[in-house]
Amino acid sequence: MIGYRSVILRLSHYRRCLRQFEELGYTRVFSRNLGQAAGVSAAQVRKDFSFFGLSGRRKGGYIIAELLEKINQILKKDRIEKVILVGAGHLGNALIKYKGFEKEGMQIVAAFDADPAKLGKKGEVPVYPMDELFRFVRDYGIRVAILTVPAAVAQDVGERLVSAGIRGILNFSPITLRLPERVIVSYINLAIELEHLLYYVNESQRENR
Amino acid sequence: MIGYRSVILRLSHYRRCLRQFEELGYTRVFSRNLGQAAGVSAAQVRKDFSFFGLSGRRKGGYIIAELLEKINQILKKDRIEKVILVGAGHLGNALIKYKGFEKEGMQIVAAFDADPAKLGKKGEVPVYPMDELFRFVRDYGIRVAILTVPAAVAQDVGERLVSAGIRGILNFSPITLRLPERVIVSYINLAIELEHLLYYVNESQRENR
DNA sequence: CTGTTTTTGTGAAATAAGGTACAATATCGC
DNA sequence: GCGATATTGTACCTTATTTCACAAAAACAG
Ligand SMILES: NC(=O)c1ccc[n+]([C@@H]2O[C@H](COP(=O)([O-])OP(=O)(O)OC[C@H]3O[C@@H](n4cnc5c(N)ncnc54)[C@H](O)[C@@H]3O)[C@@H](O)[C@H]2O)c1
Ligand SMILES: NC(=O)c1ccc[n+]([C@@H]2O[C@H](COP(=O)([O-])OP(=O)(O)OC[C@H]3O[C@@H](n4cnc5c(N)ncnc54)[C@H](O)[C@@H]3O)[C@@H](O)[C@H]2O)c1
Repeated sequence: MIGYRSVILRLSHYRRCLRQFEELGYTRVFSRNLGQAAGVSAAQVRKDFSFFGLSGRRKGGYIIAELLEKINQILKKDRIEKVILVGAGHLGNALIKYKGFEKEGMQIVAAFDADPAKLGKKGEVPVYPMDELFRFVRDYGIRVAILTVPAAVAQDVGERLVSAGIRGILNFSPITLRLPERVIVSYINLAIELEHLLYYVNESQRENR
Repeated sequence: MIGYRSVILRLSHYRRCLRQFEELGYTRVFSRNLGQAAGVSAAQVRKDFSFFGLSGRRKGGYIIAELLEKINQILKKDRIEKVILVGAGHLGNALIKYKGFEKEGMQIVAAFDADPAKLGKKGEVPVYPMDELFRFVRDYGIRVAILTVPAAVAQDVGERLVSAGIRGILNFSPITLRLPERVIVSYINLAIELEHLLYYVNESQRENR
């Protein structure tokens, strides 16, 4: 059997590109074009689709609407997923204000912060004190939280999230969380992403000398 | 030969953890502890280090200062790297305000935006009109830019960055940039990261039923 | 209707990444 | 100084992921 994790990630990228194509009025797409748009090879696209039983027509390419329907099924994007955000600071605010999540079937429905000065409405999203976290998560059946608090308190807040019932955390603070295995944590470390890019820029410049 | 890309990325993580340990007063570290802090296995740590000729002492672990020196050498972190940011909107602003980059040897020295209302100082970082981009990049020898403009103009702005001399771009807008091969582009797509996390949360819940 | 072109679907090969196990060796307690 | 113990360094194995290459099918042109 084929590896799995990486394909799933690419499906999200394909989905985004396919919707773009659809908006532009296209109804069919070739593996080569989709690959280019998503930043992968054509063979990769075909193999990924074949893995999930998505088929096109030789010489005719794939039908976008079909692909999208099947991908949405695989990724279980049948409804808007409600998530919360904890830490309504600089980064948290940017995320709260971002309109792009809803287009992708996700919505930040509330934020939480320990600082009373941060409470109130941020655009459309209410910011509640931390006390409310537990009840909110339970009442609305929230499963996923975005964590944008300072590193020093991230472990602590992470634990509170878990005890409130959160099952998945998108963590922006630059530390590794120690949480029960059942909780799924994704990390986005922007400093390291930048550092990594810098490394390859240095590298490529050394090559060309 | 061992894979390469992934090791380099992990070095950055090790570096961050080692500095944390150092701050806490430790001078030595075991592969197991470092692995735990960085979120990888102990064997992985040892293998990575051995690949770069970093050695410890059997039973005595690794000396943190030594590791850091060598890692800094490998990652060429011998000076503060100056980068610029284009698109001083919600997300751009959060990044501009972030103090954490400097601690990691990187600095956003200026931002650029097409909207006159955004110009001026954002904290310590000046925001210039787009006209100034070319000159600034040339005069200060800037090599890397963070791109936080709306998706609709990202390709366009990306091209301008390249023609100004930029060699690496950290792109937050949800599109694949078509740029000359010599330019290195890293992508951070927050919506897809969140979607991906949601997928695995769904998955794990289905398993436990 | 036939030959040509294009594009899919996939087996096989290549590459990358990660895990296991254990010998080698340093340290420690006594 | 010596046996017990802990930890590294690495050879080997397993799995995951990607690329290559090409036959098969569909579409098209004439
Ligand atoms: N801003 C960025 O661009 C950026 C870049 C990389 C990483 N990060 C990371 O993201 C996180 C947030 O960064 P930021 O710049 O938004 O910081 P920030 O200080 O602006 O925001 C942090 C927010 O968390 C709140 N908070 C503090 N303690 C809390 C607690 N115990 N419970 C709930 N809320 C609490 C604060 O009130 C504040 O509103 C940090 O971990 C930072 O390292 C941020
Ligand atoms: N805000 C988020 O949390 C978030 C999340 C995911 C992705 N993104 C992506 O990041 C990018 C920025 O998002 P944002 O929320 O900060 O948007 P924003 O609208 O707040 O900021 C965009 C900024 O770019 C500037 N700009 C527009 N056209 C420009 C041009 N041609 N040249 C230079 N500057 C120009 C605008 O004046 C504005 O200041 C978008 O591509 C968005 O899809 C943002």
